[in-house]
Amino acid sequence: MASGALYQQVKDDIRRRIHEGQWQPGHRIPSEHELVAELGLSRMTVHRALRELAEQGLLVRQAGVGTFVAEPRPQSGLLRINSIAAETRARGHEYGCDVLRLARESATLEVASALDLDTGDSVFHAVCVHRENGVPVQLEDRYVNPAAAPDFLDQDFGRTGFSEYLVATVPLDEVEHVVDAVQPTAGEAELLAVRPDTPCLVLTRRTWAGGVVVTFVRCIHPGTRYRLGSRFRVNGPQWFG
Amino acid sequence: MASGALYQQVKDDIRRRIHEGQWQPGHRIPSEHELVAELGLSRMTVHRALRELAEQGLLVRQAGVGTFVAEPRPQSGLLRINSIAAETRARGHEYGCDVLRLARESATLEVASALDLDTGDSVFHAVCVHRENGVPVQLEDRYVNPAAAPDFLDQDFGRTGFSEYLVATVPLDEVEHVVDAVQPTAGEAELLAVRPDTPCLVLTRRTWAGGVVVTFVRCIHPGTRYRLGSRFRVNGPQWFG
DNA sequence: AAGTGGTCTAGACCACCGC
DNA sequence: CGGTGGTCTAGACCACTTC
Repeated sequence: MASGALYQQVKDDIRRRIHEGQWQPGHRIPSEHELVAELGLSRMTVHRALRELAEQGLLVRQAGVGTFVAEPRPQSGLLRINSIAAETRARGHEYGCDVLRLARESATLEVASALDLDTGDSVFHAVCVHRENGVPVQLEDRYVNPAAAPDFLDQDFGRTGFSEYLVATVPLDEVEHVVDAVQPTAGEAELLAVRPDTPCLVLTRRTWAGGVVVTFVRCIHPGTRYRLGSRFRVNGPQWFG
Repeated sequence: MASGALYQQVKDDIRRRIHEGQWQPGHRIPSEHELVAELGLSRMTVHRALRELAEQGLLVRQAGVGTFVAEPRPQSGLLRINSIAAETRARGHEYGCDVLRLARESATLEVASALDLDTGDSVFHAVCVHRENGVPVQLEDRYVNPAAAPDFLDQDFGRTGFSEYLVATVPLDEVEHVVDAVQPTAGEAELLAVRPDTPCLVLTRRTWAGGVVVTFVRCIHPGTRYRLGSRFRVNGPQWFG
């Protein structure tokens, strides 16, 4: 399949089964012994695959008991890709989304550069306003690499967002986040229904899958209605200076 | 020594040698074969230790060449605690810091709550403006838990920042970041030498060590002169959404 | 007692690099 | 060519949980 390494293939295989829903969160997956028999590999190889998936948090292992698919973890904001729809509903509020644009375009220099394509290449462009109880909380301006999600334009984005579709469809490898504080343009201020001098938080994200840029999205939030957060464990010894 | 696992002991040993400066960045460390002979372990065990340290970024390995101590890594923004002084100097610019306050105070409700103390408890309060080539780039307003860093007030913060001191002194376990976009107060705008309508990025951070909150700090950056970024690998594709 | 994961060993083959 | 790291195997012992 992918990379020659056998443990890597085992990891990919297990990830795929979980991603496809064949193994749900909480499900107990076969033991190392069973996987050894099933796959015809040595136990060290299978063990390494499972250990690394557990380190990543995809699996939970307990000696003497078994290996289980982990529950989705509560992480927020800067370290994951949030579903603004789910967040809104989790607060018990009404979620709304106005799709303002959904079309194929030719990549400008900026977009081509961000998606690692050539100027003029065909890209998908999607714009929408997310609302919480009717109040705009995010203006999302997204470009999608057609090679990564060819059916993007054919989706019904009435209830599910652009992000949710991509996350569910493309197995992401890597994420880049950049955060800025800006004043909205006149057009942005109007769409967000805020005064033009309202400070806004801009989260710019790029995602990768298999070395290819999947999407490039700029999310503008009124600073007064949104914030980003994260909490994480410190990995290593402080290199931090 | 520490944890029973041999590969863990090897990791700790190598980390220690690097931390003590015995092996400097760029130094080539002994090969797996040599470490096997020196430590009397199997190659798999030594290999695992080296592989994990390389994954963590402490070592750089190249097949056919050797294993080297990594250079301090350029990571930025949301996933680590930055040294604004080091960043500034790395850009070849002059770094400056004006300490505006450094004193013991009684915790207000907000501060006590953030530090998990009681109102009125004694806390350290430190404020400074960071400058790049003389231009203010960050206003830092920090509270420190005396229990975590009792000698904080006695430090000479002429060249080293508050953050650098804490990071070097207290072994951090956990970090919380929250990002907002705000308009600065009149006083903040003056200290940052920006117009009062300049959108600003606020990074609020709390850190923990051994279950105790070490510090609570609010860093205000003019949005026009600063941004935060991070790039990270995705753990489990499935959960997002 | 049987099954689980955690670790460790002593070999092995390979691709790659530098000489 | 010899040295390096990357991987893999087929065993092994252990601590632990569950029955």
